[in-house]
Formats: sequence, C-alpha cells, structure tokens
Amino acid sequence: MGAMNLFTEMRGLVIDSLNQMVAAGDLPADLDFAAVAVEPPRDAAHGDMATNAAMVLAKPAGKKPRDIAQTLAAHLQSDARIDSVDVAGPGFLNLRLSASLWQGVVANVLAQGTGFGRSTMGAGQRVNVEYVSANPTGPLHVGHTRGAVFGDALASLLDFAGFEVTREYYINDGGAQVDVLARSVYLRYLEAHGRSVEFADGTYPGDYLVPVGQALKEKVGEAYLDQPEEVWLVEIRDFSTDAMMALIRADLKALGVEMDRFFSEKSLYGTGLIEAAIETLRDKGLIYRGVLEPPKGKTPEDWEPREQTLFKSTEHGDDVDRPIQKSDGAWTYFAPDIAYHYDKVERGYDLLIDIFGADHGGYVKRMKAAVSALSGGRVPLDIKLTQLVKLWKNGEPFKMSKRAGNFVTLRDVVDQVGPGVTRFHMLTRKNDAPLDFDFDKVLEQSKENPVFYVQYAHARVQSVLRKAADAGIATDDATLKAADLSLLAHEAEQAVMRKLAEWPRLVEIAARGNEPHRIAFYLYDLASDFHALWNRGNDDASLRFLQEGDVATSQAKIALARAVAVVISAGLGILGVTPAEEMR
RNA sequence: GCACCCAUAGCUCAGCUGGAUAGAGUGUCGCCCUCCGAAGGCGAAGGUCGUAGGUUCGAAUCCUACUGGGUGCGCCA
Repeated sequence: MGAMNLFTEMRGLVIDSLNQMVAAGDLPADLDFAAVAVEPPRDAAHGDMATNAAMVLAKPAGKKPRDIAQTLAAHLQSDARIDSVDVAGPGFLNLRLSASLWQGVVANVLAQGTGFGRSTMGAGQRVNVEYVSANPTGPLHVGHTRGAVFGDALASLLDFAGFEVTREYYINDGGAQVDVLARSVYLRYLEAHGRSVEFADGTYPGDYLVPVGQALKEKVGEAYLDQPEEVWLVEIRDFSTDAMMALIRADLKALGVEMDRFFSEKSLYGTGLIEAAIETLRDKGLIYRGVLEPPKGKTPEDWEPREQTLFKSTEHGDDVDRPIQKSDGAWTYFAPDIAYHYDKVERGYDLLIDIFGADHGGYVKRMKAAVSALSGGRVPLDIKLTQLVKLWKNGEPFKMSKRAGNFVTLRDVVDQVGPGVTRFHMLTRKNDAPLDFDFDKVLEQSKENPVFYVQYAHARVQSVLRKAADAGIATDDATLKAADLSLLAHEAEQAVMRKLAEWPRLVEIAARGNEPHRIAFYLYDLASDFHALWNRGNDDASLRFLQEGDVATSQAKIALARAVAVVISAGLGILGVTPAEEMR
C-alpha cells in the first residue's frame, strides 16, 4: 500500500539516493540531511513535487548546487515511481510522478476511510488543551465561542495527529466575582418572593439569573429573607456557580463541545496545593518579599509602594516579577493559576496549551515563566490568543442580546445559524486575526461562503452516489477501491488527486503550528478543485462521474468523488462540523 | 514609558516553521451560460508584501530601527 504521505515517501526516496551518492563518493560522509525538503511546487507547471536537496547541501558538501542536482536527478530517474526529473532555477529538482502513484492515493483513501491522513507525529505524547475557562457568572458570549471552537478543533487536530489529548476547562470559582454572582442571585431570590429590588453597579443584572433566583426560592423557601450576608453567601455562591456551570455546559453542548475535565479553582484552596506549588518555586529560589516599581507612563492614581510576596518570573523570560500574594496576605489570582498549571505538569503531560482571549495577552509571559520554572523547562506551554469577533446583521454592527443585556451570547449565534456554520466560520481566520461574523453572509449559498462551498462539494458527491445506486452501479468502498483507477487520466482529475495527496502533509503542518484554521482553508481548496472538475463536466460529458453504459469508467470516477467526500468528512470532523448529505 | 499581536491586490484575507513569476474570494472590465451537472463558467487588468537597513545562494517569512493600528501593564479574575 505504501506510505500514507506521498511527500514523506518521496523524501525517503531522495534521502536514499543521497546516501547512495555518499557511498559512491559523490558526496562527503556525515552530511546532515535534515534541511532536505520535498514539497508541492508553487506552480503546478513545475511538476508534481520539488526538492531543495541540491541547494541546501551545496555549501556543506563544498560542491555546486547544479552538479549535485544532476547526479541526484540520475539516481531519482531510475526509480519506477518517477516519470521525469529536471533541474530548474538555482538547483531545484522538479519531480513528475507516475500517474499510478496519484491513482494509488485514491485507493488509499478508500481503504483507510476518514483515517486517511492520521499521523503518528504525536505518538506517545500527551497534551492538555485548556480552553473556554470562562468565569462561572453567566452564559458564554461570542468571544468565548471563538475560543471554544478554536480550542476544540485544535484538540481534535492534535488527536488526529497522534497525540493523546485532554480537553480541559478551568473554573474560576474562587475569586471575588463569584461573590458578586451570589449577591446578584440573592436579589433575584428576593424578587421571586415579590420584593422590589435594584441592581447596583457591581452586580450582574442579566435576565439569566431570574430562573436561578426562582430555583433558590423553591429550594430554601423563605429561609434567607431578611438575613445578613454571612448567613447565605457561601451557600448561595455554591448554588449559583453550580447553576452557571450547568448553563455553560449546556451552551458548550449546543456548540458540540465536550470537555474531558472541569478543574475547579476552589478545589485548590484549603488543600495545600497552592502552598505546595509555591514551595516548589521557593526551593528554586524564585520567591521573595519585595516592592514593585510602578509602571512607567501609567502610574495608578492611588499608587503606594507595598511589600508583597513576588515570583521571580524575570528569571524565566518575563518583564517584571509578579505578585502572588496581596498586601493583606491573601493569594492573588496568579497563585491558584500557578498551582493549577503545576497540577497539569505533575499529571505528566508532555505539552500544555492554553487558549486565552486577546485581552489576556499580558498574562502570557508570566504563565510561561511559571510552567518553565515548575517543570524545570521540561514541559513547553504554548498559549494561543483568540482575537475579537465582530458581529454584523443586516449590514450593520450587531450587539443586542435578549438574555444577557449587554453582550451577544453563544446561544444567540448557534440558535440562529447552527453549530456547524458557527464552528466552520470561526475557523476561517487565523486565531490572532480579528474576525467578522455576519449573520446573513454565513448562511449565503455562494462560492464566497466557504462553509457552503465545502458542504456543497460533499453534497454533490452524495448526489452522485445516490444516482449511481439508482442506475444499479455498486459504489461500496471495497468495490470502488478495486476499480480501474488508471482510467483517471485527465488533468482536471489529476489535480483533484494531487490535492487529496496533500491532506496528510497538511495535517502535520497544521498540528505542528497548532493552527486548525489551515484545515478549513485546505477544505475550501479541495472543494474548489472538485467543483472545477464538476464544472468541466458541463462542457465535456466524458468528465461526468456517471458514464452511461460504462460501469468500469463510472466506478473509477465515482471512486475519486468518494475519496473527496471522505477527506472532506475527515476534515470537517476535525472542525466538529457534520457533512451535508444535500443542500436543501 | 514598556511588553505582546498585527500591517500582503480597491475591499476581506491565505501564504506550508527561508525557496522559483507572491495566491484565493470579492469588486472592476471582457466573453459565455440561463442547462436542476442547480445555488454560475472562462479570461484580463490589479502588488516597491507599511518604511529603511541587515543576515543568506535565495526574505512576505529571520534580525535591528522606525511609521501606523490593536491589546495589556501591583493588592480584578
């Protein structure tokens, strides 16, 4: 069957040839071939694949690039998989592969199904992806939605690339904001008892707390009426955060996100875990008492120098040391975060990934410093920031929400356009680029809408399969795989096969950079090539997938279409989007 | 003041951890189709990749300095 990834297979051939050249004395021994790459050429006219081997080896080998290229070309030429080799430009080798190799890709896809393209690059490595981690004080809004989609797709991508992935949500239920939540719910509780209340600044006025107040009334009756805060705060806080987490879990479920683990900040308190994490840092000489300088150019009005317990994060790349205890001795928010990440390190992950909103960018260096210090540099932490989402509707900015008051919720979005459209569109930009989300455009049925265009390609394949079944043609994968794929000789068909062959390579590139948006762009390109082939069928009937009276040719062409659908399904699966059977 | 992110076609954006003549959609212009193989097709024009240096055989990509935009900057999370 051969390697799944044609590019790595061809790179292997190039390396073998280079080794033969070493053995023959054409190249010096002990050359490092790491920089040798086999890639798709920018221009298809150059061939199927190109290698830079001659250029990167010229200097270390002390030879001219074109001389190396000529000898290497002769070696490659003798391999049956290579149709032709030519030397171009400063020393590129352009390879043209035999048609059977591309046709084999189709058979490969059909044999492996949506497992085609799975990589082993992450084999044996455990990665923890932490995302969303919204405060448990209300429903998720659009910003959270982007983080949720990005984190979830990234987790799936890493899984596809062979990593063992944990999806995790850190619940900030230990800070002052959950006290505010409790007081807000208390007001709704009073309201449920017919009292008239006012929502002062520093409370959460959103309607979503009305049912929580009602539920609290049903649970405790009149017990908290006219009682001081000391009586009810702790209990209402627990009750309310539980209610909010139930709400958030339901929001995530509506989007199709399912976490492996929810980690409570509160669970760190009173257990010695924070103290243990800080002690670990203290043992490394990274904890001290000191006074921070005020930030230059932006001195707070009420600045007073105060002695605090500080983490020497500057020793691990941060700009200033960071306080872990307030002047009254209580932990800052950073301390439990350190403990939480310490816990992740102790759980033995090989790689940690955090997804933050862009407004938390200032937090990146200190978090990386903490993980670097806690793990002794063993565990890398990659932090991805998701930029703002700007909503549009009817051609103008949209920011109203029925339930939450001043922000648009995840539910507002998912209820209107569906989880699939939401997820795909959220990945049509790099994570660190701002994103426009237009409620009208994401539902538009045209080429300029990537969601539609990709789904349409999949639906067209399904349509072909249905029609083939009507015509009595067998289209199960086992039959298609055995079809005579040498009948797929047309350039437009070859183009689709070449694109399919890029899938395993693209998965690794996307996984290496933690960049799931590349999947979305690839799917658009693949769909585009498929649509182009389909359109050719309008003018040239011999390019249609169903050839009346010619079962063998039909099955070969259907095999290609089916392979496209399989790869689209695999890609959409990573993005968390269900492929469409038809476009109605 | 400092740190981080960003700057690519008129517009919205890709650009595969340094490769060849920098791509797509949209818009503009020209031709074709009005067919359920349907929600258009083909082609053209359009770029000093923010500016100026540097590293390299080779830079949109890496380094430095600027310009312009966003985010953040002790006892909020």
